[in-house]
Amino acid sequence: MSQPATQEPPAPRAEFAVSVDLTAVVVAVTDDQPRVLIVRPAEASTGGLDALPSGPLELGHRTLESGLRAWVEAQARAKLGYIEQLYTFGDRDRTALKVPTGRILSIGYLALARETGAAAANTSWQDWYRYFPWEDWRRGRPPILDRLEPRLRGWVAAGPSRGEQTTRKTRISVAFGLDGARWSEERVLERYELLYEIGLAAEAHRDGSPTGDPESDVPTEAQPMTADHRRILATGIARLRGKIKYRPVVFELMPPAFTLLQLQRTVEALAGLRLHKQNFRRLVAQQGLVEETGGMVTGTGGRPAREVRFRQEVLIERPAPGLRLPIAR
Amino acid sequence: MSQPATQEPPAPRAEFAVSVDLTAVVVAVTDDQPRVLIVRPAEASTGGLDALPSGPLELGHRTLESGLRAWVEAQARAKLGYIEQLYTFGDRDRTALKVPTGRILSIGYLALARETGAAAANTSWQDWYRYFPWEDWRRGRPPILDRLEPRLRGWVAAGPSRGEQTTRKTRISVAFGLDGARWSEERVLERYELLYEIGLAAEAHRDGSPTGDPESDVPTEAQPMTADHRRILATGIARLRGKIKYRPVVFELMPPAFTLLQLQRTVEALAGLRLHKQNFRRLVAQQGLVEETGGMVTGTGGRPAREVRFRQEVLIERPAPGLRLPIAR
DNA sequence: CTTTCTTATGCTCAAGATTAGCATAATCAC
DNA sequence: GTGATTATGCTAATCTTGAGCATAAGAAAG
Repeated sequence: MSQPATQEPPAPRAEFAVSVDLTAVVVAVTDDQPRVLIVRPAEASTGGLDALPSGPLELGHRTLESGLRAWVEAQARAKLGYIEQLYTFGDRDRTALKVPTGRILSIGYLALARETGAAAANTSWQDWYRYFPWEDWRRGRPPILDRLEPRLRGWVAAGPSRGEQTTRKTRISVAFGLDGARWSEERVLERYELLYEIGLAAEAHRDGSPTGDPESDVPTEAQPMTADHRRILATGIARLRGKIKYRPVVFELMPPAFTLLQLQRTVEALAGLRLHKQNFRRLVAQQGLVEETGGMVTGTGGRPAREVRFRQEVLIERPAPGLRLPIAR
Repeated sequence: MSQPATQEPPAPRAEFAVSVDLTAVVVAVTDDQPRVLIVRPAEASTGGLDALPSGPLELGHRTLESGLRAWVEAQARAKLGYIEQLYTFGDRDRTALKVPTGRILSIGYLALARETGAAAANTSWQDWYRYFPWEDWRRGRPPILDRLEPRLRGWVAAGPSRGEQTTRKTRISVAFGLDGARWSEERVLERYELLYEIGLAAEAHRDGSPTGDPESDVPTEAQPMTADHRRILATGIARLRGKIKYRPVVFELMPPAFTLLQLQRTVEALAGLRLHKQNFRRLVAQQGLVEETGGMVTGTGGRPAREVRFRQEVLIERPAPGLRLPIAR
């Protein structure tokens, strides 16, 4: 196993520089579009690439979460609601910035917010499908997949052995819903990691990936991000898509009162799928997730809708109150 | 974004020592008992308390996971199978070891293994319910809950305001399945955190918790652990209990061939619940999780059982192959 | 070798939850 | 008003689940 040359176990540890970045995927849904808070400094530090709000962990931060909150609220001038830790990334070679004598860890967080009018200077809200265009199936199978699929198949065929080819085939089928497998909206990270591995994510070339062909990228279609931020974003989307099914987190993204269609559109925006309207409503109703405010909302382009609000009591009543996805096929 | 120490702003960060510990919850199930790999050095470093295997992140570790693997395999002389990251803990005040000029992060991992005959010196496998006796409902409601419940109620009553009392009451009901709420086997961490907060976990006093009464602990019944290890273990148990429902991870804990009852007992050990036998078998069968090896196992104390093995193909066929828990009531 | 215990398996019934639609009610844009 | 659009109510057919009954096949005790 690896030991620093100087060490005698179990004792004095070899110190080297570790810096810890707290990085946030801040999500809001506006106009039926899922959006992430993006910091785009013109600085060289990100190579002009889009970045997630982040900042170093400091001594003054009592908890990791409070540190994150401080950074994001300073950068975005927005108050965060729900926050959860996603994952800690620390691969030595997965960022352009190689530090031979130290190490960078990024602790990723997911935060849910409601988009307020004015984002702070040099921050903006961006549609998250800008970074993952293959993830939006709301208007059917995304066309970009037609361009990706042959590349994936090429990678399968390029496998060094029969066995490896089979493994690769299974991987792309499961991840991208090919060869009869069903598209699974939660496999966001798996898909991104696969594209990175194959060399179809711009970041892989920047990091000096051995595989893939730099020119044959899909950069103009899918926006890359700085450092490992796109990976963190993928993790956040995946987590959120999973979580809405068994925790009432969507309501953190809704205004205090809303209609069932608005709720459905928000869920659809997050999941990247169309849902069956009547079944969605029945689900919401029978789970007791909402209660009527008594108001009606007109101007929806049709019959006026009942206005509802989140019903706090479900939290006590149900072990896993969430929105199963009655997918419209 | 992260910057190496030598680089100039945009934000010259206050440098301070961060050391990163990789800590593993290594789980095996033997004799229908869920067990964790424990390191118990007689050293002062842990105050003689039980500890999870862990070690500092080092420069030589290419990825966090490979670093963890190296440490655990060195300490336990055991090969790890499945590994997943759990959570990164970094609260400044949640450990006895206060470092005024620095900070300790623990990155917790869950690993699944099969217990091999000989554990390495000063490591051992311990029943995880030793640390969480209230989590084992296989023989009915654990008696320790009768002693805990009045303490929980006392904490509710001690709330400073009506509102706070209501909040507290909801919290204990949901977490511990009181007042009509159902016991949820996944809320392991929530329960531990609550006990810590109330001052019913020995670690809270060690860390200098403001609440609670040191003598009135339950230390002889529930074993504490060093640093934040019990918190990490709780996180691991919770994650595993959730994961078996939608990923075929239990099979990592089973021998290559086994009977359905063995499988059921393993799941029960993990979940801390008794399951309905016939329904459990129907579930396993209809999901296509196992296939017959052709062999029969006699000597089970009854009719011989068919021997089965895990069926790899489910991974491709089903989006979420796992063992829903048909609880026996 | 018979009885009794224990585990393995097959099956069934009823209650609930889901899938996929049909049909009708209100507004909105012209 | 007409047609388009959205809101809601309802239903039939399937599936899934929770709870058990009943039978089969070894093991242990006598």
